[in-house]
Amino acid sequence: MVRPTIADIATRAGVSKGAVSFALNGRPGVSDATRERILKIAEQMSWRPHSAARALGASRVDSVGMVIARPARTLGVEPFFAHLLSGVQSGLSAESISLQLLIVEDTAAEIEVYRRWASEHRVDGVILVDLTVKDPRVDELKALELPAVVIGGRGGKGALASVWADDRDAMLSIVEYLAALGHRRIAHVAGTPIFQHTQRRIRALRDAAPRLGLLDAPSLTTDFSDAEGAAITRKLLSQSDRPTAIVYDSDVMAVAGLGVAMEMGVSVPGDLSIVAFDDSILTQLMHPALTALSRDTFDFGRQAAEVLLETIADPATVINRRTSDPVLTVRESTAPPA
Amino acid sequence: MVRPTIADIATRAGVSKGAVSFALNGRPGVSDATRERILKIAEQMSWRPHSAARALGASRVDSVGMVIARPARTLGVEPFFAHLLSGVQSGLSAESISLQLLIVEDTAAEIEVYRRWASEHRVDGVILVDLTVKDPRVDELKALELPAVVIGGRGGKGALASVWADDRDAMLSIVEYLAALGHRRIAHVAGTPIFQHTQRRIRALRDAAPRLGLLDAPSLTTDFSDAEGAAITRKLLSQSDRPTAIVYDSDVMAVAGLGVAMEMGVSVPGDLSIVAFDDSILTQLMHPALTALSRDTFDFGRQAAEVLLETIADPATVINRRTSDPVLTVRESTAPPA
DNA sequence: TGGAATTGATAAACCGGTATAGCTCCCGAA
DNA sequence: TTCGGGAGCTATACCGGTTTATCAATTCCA
Repeated sequence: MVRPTIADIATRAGVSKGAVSFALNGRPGVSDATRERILKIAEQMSWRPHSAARALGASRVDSVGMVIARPARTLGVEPFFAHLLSGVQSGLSAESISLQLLIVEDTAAEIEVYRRWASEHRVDGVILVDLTVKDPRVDELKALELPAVVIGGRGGKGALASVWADDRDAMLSIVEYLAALGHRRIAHVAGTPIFQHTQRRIRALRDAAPRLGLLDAPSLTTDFSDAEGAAITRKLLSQSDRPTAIVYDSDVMAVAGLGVAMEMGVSVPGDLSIVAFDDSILTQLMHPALTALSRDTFDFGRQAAEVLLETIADPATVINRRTSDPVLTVRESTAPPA
Repeated sequence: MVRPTIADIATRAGVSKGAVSFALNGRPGVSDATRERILKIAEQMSWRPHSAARALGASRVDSVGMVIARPARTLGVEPFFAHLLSGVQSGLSAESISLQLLIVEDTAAEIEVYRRWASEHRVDGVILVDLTVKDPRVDELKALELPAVVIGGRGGKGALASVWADDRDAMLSIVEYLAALGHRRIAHVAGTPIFQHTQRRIRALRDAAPRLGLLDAPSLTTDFSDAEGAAITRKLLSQSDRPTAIVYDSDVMAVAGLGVAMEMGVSVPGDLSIVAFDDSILTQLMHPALTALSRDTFDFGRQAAEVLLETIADPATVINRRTSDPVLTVRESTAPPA
């Protein structure tokens, strides 16, 4: 049995194609009785719209895209993307819009993908992650007139729509907690400085340091890898006036740091408190389990999808939506300093 | 500047739409000179095919789909999917075919997605993962006449195309290594028995046990979660004749098991050897680092993409391709028994 | 040298929907 | 009685490609 088209339905119902189209899309132009009849026949023949045909007439393809520009090996360890994806999809599924996912090596390749998608009409809009300082993707997407929403980090004035969490507040909640425990030497093992969120976290710590009476609060940047996380930790713990607490920008680095501490005979949380700026099953698998900042990543994705759909519907208004604040989940890796 | 269509190119070149189509698709019907001229103009106008229009005429959409039916929280910890995805994409990108990814809760939802995709012509084919015993998806896909390739596990006779690694050999390489070290009490913390690969691993161990002179080689099934992995480990290590080596079906469970061992004062690898049936950064972050079975997941995905494209091109011939064998990466968690 | 085969191109149909102009019928108001 | 207008529907153009039937001009071969 071949797939039925609206022409088949029209024949069966004894009406024109146009009438069927009106009925199926709930637009005026047919009587309620006829509409009812057509819908019933469509149901019986299990008709489904042909996505390409629909995309050709109207100019929407009911599909959005997401490109992640990271080498594959650093992906995946983080549940972040899996949760984000699920969230995005739950936001899209309501409208039965599909998602195209692409993992590429770098930003240049990512921009290439946007160009292709735009010119081939493959997506109605895209979701951006990992916004960097002076991100070239923003201008490119504006030039392509491709609706987009940025996850994490306001785009700035006249920029793209966005969904963001307050990194500044998040960092404050961590260091204020550590300061309240009595820590005065806090180090921050940060990610790459090209990411806007890294910058915001670094600035937040620097600004808060004097107020909290911190003696020392260095932020050391890395490439987010476990290797660099471990190396920096080794350096920090070798200093004569070593920190009593370290904040890591990712859970993987925090775990690597914990390993270094154990290897150097530094007890956690006795001699050193550890906080991860991102939560996952990883932090819970450790002994001691790591205190971590938990974000509702699923909801993050869901809201991004919603904002994107609104942006596609009305490209003129730029939405900047702030999501729920992350909360600090205290586990076993933090305690007052010795 | 609006996007150019082949009609625009035709006008500029002073030929018909048909001629342009022939030229752009490298089919006979135009002279080399004309073809050259048309291609140059298309290049100048930076023409790209409108994917929907192409999909409507021909019956291919240059897009394949992949549905992962797992609750989001158990996803993502494993680099497995990230690597697999990258591999699939590298296999697809050569033909510039795009990938639709969907994460759903269960198999029922997954089948729903296949039905929708098939009826809406959204994909040319799909890639299946996590094949279960008597998997309902196989029959469904055959009924929908949707080309598909199964990753991991031959589909059996008259079934779908597949790309698979030899789980049996892999399990053997692990237990033979452990037996050679002198272990005679080996336990296997397996995944869910509904997965075919779980079954194959269990059987491989059971069959090999007598030959290797193993005193005891129980396989205990779990739901792949860290919680159950930990619980089973606790039980195993509490026995009077506890195993001297444990093989875990996933890296997450192996890490959880390592945590339990440390918590119970069982030294690894002194009193207990641990092997993970899957490698990732997780196993390397641990102290001791875990001995694990490494598979070339990227290549796995790449080959799956290739096989799928061949299946789409010629649905009649069913390909069953065996990939490279996994290798055992020995690290610090295995040693001769005390 | 004449008819057949080949080459290079065109015009038009087609894919499955959406959008729109227009037609018919009926009701109500001037 | 006529005209206006809306409801309900049809016919048709259109979206941007692919494909097929057709045709003229040229080449080939007996």
